[in-house]
Amino acid sequence: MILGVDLASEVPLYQQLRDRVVEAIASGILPAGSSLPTTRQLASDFGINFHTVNKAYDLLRQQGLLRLTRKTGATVLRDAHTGPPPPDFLSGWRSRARTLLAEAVAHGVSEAELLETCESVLATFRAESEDPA
Amino acid sequence: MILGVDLASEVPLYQQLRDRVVEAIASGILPAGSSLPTTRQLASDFGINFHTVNKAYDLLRQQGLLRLTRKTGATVLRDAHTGPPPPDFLSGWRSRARTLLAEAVAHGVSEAELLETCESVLATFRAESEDPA
DNA sequence: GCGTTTGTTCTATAAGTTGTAGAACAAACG
DNA sequence: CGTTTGTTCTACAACTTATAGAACAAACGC
Repeated sequence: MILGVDLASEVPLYQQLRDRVVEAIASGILPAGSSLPTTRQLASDFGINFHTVNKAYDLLRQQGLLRLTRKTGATVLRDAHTGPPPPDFLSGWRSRARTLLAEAVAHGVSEAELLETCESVLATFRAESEDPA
Repeated sequence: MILGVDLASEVPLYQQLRDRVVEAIASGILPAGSSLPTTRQLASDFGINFHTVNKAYDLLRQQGLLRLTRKTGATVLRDAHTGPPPPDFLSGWRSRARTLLAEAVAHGVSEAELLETCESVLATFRAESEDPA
């Protein structure tokens, strides 16, 4: 695992963990079927409490991304190639994207530069999941 | 003002207020130079405490979007046409966008649909600022 | 079966955030 | 001068965050 958390950040630890896992799934580093460390294992790796890891895993389970199994740790349930998103996912995502995009527009970022930035981020995800099958 | 807040939301009130103002600036509803209600006025409109509004205005000032003046309320300092963003804005924005985009990719949203969604959101901003000058 | 590990579920505690509340003060305006 | 407003302070209840310990059932290796 190459996940990293910032203890000094204002972002809660469990949310940082959730974000890193989501990014790893999007990048193809954690494809569907792959497994993550157990809560106690990951907690000791980072030197944090295992309840904090448990909370992050629980969020990921609620989002349908993880299945938690005893003894084995956690298993990634879906990735970019598994299938279409759940029914109400896109509407909620769109409103969050609206807030984030508005912030950039209000600060004077041009639409072209915005879309370019998004595309370049998506390219970094694509670069990791190059499977020459 | 056509701003709206959801008292039942899990998102803090002051952050909702901030988000609505940012979106209004991006939409052209609040162009640079326009003014917002005083903290006490806006608070009584929503039936909330004026300290909460003060916190939202303070965040917007820290981001360089608002100037707070006594007696006059608040003035919008910049909008989409004011000029380029502050130096370190884009790098911070990009990492937040990365997390949001990863969530969509991990849930199976295609890149094409993602970019389409972003473009359609940007179009809603553009539609409001149609000034036939 | 037996022991160990793990997810899960409780309680508890300390620190920080959120929202409300009231008081006080200096600046701005008519 | 009097009023309004931003600003700053203290204070409080409710909630969140992170840690901590205890206990239990399910899963696995031996």
